[in-house]
Amino acid sequence: MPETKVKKTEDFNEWYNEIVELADLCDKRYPIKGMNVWRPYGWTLMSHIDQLIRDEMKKTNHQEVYFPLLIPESSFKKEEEHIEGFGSEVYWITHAGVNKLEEKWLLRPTSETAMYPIFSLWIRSHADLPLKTYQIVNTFRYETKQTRAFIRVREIHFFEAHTCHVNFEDAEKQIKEDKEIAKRLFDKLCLPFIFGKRPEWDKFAGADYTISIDVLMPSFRTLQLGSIHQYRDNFSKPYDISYEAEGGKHEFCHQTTYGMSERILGALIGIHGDNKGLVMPPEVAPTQVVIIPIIFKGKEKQVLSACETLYENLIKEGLRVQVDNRNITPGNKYYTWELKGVPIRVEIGPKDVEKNEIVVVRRDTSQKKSISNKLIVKTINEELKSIAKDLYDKAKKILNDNQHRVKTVEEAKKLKGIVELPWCGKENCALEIENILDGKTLGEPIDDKNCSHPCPICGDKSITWMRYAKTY
RNA sequence: GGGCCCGUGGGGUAGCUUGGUAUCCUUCUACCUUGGGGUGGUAGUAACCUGAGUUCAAAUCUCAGCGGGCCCA
Repeated sequence: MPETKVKKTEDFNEWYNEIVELADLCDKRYPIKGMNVWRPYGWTLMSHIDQLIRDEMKKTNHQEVYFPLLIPESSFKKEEEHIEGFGSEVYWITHAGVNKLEEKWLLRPTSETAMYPIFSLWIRSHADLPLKTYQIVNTFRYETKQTRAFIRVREIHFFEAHTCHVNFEDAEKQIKEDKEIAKRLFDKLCLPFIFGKRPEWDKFAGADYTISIDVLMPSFRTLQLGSIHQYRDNFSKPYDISYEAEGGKHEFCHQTTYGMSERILGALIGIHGDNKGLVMPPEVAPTQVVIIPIIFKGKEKQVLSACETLYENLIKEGLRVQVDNRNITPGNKYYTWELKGVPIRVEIGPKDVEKNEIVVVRRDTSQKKSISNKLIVKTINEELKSIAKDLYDKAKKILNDNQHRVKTVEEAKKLKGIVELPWCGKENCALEIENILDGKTLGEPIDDKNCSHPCPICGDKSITWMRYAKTY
């Protein structure tokens, strides 16, 4: 059984590096650090993820927009914390041709400062609210740390929703909706995750508070897949995003944002993949069913026509199907499609044609069975559902098994994954725990956070549980 | 931010210590053969990261840059 050279459980990081190139997701040979080429298979996968996001946006009445890549320095500099947060990692444009620009421009690291001067023009009255927009664009951050395909990059494939509301309460409703979106989306991707409220010192630059969406990778490090921010009027004041309320008074908007990136793909690779390659959830798999004709001399016609018939029937069901007609041996084809994570493989050979049967093989379990022609469409639909459920359950178990709630640092030190410890609310205590555990503060749970135990560092009364983990 | 390792056909490598003709596997192209887990064969394409230095001569030695990987803050 051929497998990756590096085993997932032995050296996850190496395995990940190997798999992203083997499976044709990206080409890391582009000569700028952290800027990889999206290859067709990887890009198709990402488009499918984007499509799920677009579906959610449509369902929740967000409208897609596209703002320019370049932001003038003056727009960028209006909100102080934001500049502090991103200042050290923006790319500047200083020249056009041979001439130096009068005002520098920057490549968006995120689009608040591009959008908000325009939002200020768009929004005049309460009738213009809520304004719910989003865009899926590339953003740029000059990463100095180690880059890693899809996980830490300099050109980010970024989804960002930006909303404006009449007041704080309405913005809070948006955040509630955002959380529901996350649940539905990550369910389809078979990715169990946790919400956490980021600590004050680690929230988004300019936000009032930040909710993060984290998953646990097989390396026992967490990977942040998304963040939801409550801005209150922190941006609307410097950017003058105000409206005329019903009584005629002028008020500042309250804003929220929601961000996600290709890290979702990184999580899919890492969490579902195995030593044979990717395992893609049916919802996003570029090919959901691959049909492999088993050809013998003299019987090509019957086999190929059976494949064609099945192909037509599955296409009618709305499935993404492909017949692999390449002139190579069947085993060779199996390896290809296993590497690419196609959920279901179907084999049709002369024996099957004779018996009016078809062989169906699951990617996740390698389980193989013969199905009569009559039941094939039904069976495949059921198997796809079952694969999705099993992928989720398997990942959920790993998350549960590696999420611990303990009272002392000593206990926490022995554990892998995510640990929750009582926290008194003081930054220093959390930072000390970070030091001892050699991890990062993830944030506090957003529910089930009551904690009656004392802070393990200073002994003061705790206000919540606080999560720690090694992170990407 | 600090430290360590690495860069040879598309991918993986040998060669570097002791400077002189670049090895093997795989992929790829063509043809034949085979076909229920990488069929076998024949022929072919294809490489020393960039720049500077040392030298009669550099993949090999020196320096710098760019790129990649790992570990620690």
